[in-house]
Amino acid sequence: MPIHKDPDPKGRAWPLFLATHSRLMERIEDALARAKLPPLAWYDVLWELEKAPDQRLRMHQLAERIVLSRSNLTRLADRLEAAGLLRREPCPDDRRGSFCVITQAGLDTRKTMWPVYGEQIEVLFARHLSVAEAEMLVKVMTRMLVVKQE
Amino acid sequence: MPIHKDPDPKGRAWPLFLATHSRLMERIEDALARAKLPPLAWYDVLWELEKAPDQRLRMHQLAERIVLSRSNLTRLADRLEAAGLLRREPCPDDRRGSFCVITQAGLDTRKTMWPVYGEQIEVLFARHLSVAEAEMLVKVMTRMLVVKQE
DNA sequence: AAAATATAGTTGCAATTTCAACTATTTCAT
DNA sequence: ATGAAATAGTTGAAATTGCAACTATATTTT
Repeated sequence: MPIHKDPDPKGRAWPLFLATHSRLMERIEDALARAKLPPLAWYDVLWELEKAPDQRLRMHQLAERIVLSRSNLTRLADRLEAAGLLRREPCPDDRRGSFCVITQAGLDTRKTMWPVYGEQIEVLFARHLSVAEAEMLVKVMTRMLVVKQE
Repeated sequence: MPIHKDPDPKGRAWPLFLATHSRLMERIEDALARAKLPPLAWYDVLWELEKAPDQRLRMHQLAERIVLSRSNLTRLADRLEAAGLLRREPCPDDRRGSFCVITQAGLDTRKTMWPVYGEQIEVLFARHLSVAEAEMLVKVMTRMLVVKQE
């Protein structure tokens, strides 16, 4: 059985990368919505806070970890705070800034979201990867993330 | 030189995938904006139309190719049309529908955007892939895209 | 051939995102 | 120490997105 080599795998990889991302996100958001759960962005915030030392992060740390503009994060945090999933606390060292601290309700919500989210990751993504492929993906994407602007 | 295997490459791959996508999109949009060019979504639409037979597509075909909700696409097309980059034409076979047809200005704009966009793809993405890695990426992502809902 | 159902695309409205401007500190360079 | 520049975070206003409802036409069922 002859193998037909793709004449330009690099040229095809990028559009596929974009399409895959859109499609997977669409499905994940849909699964969360069907389960009456908050959107993925909320999960990201909650999870970063839960992992963080003292379960708290400054706004800018959070913004950089979840790759979100500052103003965007301010309002995302507003919504999470309004829902009681986090609270803001003044920062003693720097009176300009504040911490976001995850609340018990936030921990609970994150835990409730995980089975739904995790199942989608498995079905849509992980299932299609061998361990070797996953390792290669990690290597490749790590390289891409390291690139400095300009 | 000992190799330290990642204990859980699959678990790391997904968050990295999300982060890589955000970061790369951010950089690309930024590069386009700095060059006073339209956003990436416009490029996608123009390129799909340019490639299409007769340089035209029905709204639903376009929506499915660029992975965008219908209503979202209606308004994206409105903007492109307002900018003179495409025009709508009634569909003779189906009086509910219409075609989007790319205009000469649309072809020109797509061509102007490409060097900027293409350079970012190279610098941020393609440069970090060997041919073998690109081939693997294509294989893996193709699998993921084939998954049927439910 | 009528009624029921499905598909194409648009639109109102509310939610979210973006951009630029703004306040309040903090840090740096004289 | 003082003024200039940088950083933290928020906010108003405009642009974009998403959801649900809606119009119009096509297709299927009886």
